[in-house]
Amino acid sequence: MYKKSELDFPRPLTTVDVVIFAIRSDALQALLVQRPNTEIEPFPGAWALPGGFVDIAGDRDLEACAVRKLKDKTRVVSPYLEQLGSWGGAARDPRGWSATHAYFALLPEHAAGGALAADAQWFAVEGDKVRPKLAFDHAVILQAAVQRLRSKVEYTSLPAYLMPPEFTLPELQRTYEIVLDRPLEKSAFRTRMLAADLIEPVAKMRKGPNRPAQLYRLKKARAPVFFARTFNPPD
Amino acid sequence: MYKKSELDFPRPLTTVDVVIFAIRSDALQALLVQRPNTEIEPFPGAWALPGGFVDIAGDRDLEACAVRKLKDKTRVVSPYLEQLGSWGGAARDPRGWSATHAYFALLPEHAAGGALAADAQWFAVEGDKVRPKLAFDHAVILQAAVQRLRSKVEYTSLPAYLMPPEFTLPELQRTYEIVLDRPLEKSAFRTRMLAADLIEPVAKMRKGPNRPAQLYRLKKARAPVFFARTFNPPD
DNA sequence: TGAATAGTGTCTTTCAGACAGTATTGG
DNA sequence: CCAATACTGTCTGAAAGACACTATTCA
Repeated sequence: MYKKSELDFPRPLTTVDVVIFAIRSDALQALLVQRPNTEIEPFPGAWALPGGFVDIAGDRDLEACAVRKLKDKTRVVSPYLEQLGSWGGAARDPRGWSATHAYFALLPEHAAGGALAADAQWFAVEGDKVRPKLAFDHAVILQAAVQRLRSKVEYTSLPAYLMPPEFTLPELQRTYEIVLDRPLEKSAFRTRMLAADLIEPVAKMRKGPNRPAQLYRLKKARAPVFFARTFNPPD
Repeated sequence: MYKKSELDFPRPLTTVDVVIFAIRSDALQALLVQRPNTEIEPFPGAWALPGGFVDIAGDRDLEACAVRKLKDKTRVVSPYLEQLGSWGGAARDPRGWSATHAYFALLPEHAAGGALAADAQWFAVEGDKVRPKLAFDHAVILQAAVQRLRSKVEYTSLPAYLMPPEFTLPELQRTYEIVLDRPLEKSAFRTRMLAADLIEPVAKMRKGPNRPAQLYRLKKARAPVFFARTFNPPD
């Protein structure tokens, strides 16, 4: 095979971390896990992104590893999952040179209420941060994830993946507004969404104390749609 | 320190690869290197992206590693450099489970003509491929880089980084057209570029066998500009 | 009937698309 | 003068912004 000496040099630690988003309580939230409170681990007791070492025996590839970590914490099997980037260097982990492959996932509202792992908890995203101080460079990674999500929401249909299987147009618009943190025009929003050929009406209405709203669902196996313009570009 | 046994498990091989683009001979080209022709290396003699193992003693972080590899092959020190993503899995390298952190760089035309390393050579990008068969999964990475470049060119000022220090608007437009592989409207192009507050005129003209053109330069330390609409969205 | 929210229509603005027309050089 | 390319202006159409208006439910 290959000469052993060629490969016999120190390798970085390799991890995968996942930023998991959902809309809960009318706000954008992210799932964090608390690190074990033992001195043999760095950042004992601190909150961190769900993630950990790649298992080269068990994980076929990076994405499979991300899916595994997502499922460990949320029981959710196949939400929207996108690679975010990687962060690596000598200083980010006290145990040595390390590199993490970061992903971000969008959970539909109903899935985010399921059985969480004992050490996991949802936190509201405020601005592009979260209240607790995060371990490692996870605050930077979370910030990048929020910015990526916000910027893609400007011109894609990503928020559709944060919705339950059936939803109304006003509910979808509300989700856009929560993520973007600014109001959108109802009329332009409806026109764009219906023109995008992304959703289809189901033969049901959402009842309430007012005029019922048409229910829609995602057209099946639909990749995210890209719009030619952003929404109401601020300034 | 930390318990050794905690960290004493097999780690993936970790590499950094760089997709280096430039406009040469009126075409989009990418720099490739030929792998050594020895049997102790995988893919002997095949063309590959410039890159290699992270040196945890010498590289401060992933980006520094990418800069080093770029400089090794091109002598260029600080072009536009952006992270592209990471690819990792059990099957991509015959030497074992490996993960690469991929970057892409844009070289201005004049820098791309400089002294290359002996094993390096430019290849035209045709569609989203390159003529020779590439080692590892580098064809996939190159394809992702071309797609990312094309899609960002639709709504950003990235091609400005492919230009020499001084250039005319028709030259900039030609660069957009080469990357996008479709013609753009002169009038709309000029309006948008001048409105973007990205470039400024210098007190010189480009002479030719016809009407001279105003020379411009990038406004200093200008981050890429995002436009609210894409160019002439095809269909 | 009124409150509340769903959904539509209409006018304006902005900007790309198309393309004609003018400007300025060398030969 | 002509060829060639730089640059500007004008008309049109598509889609967003603003916002008024209608529709449909429950209480």
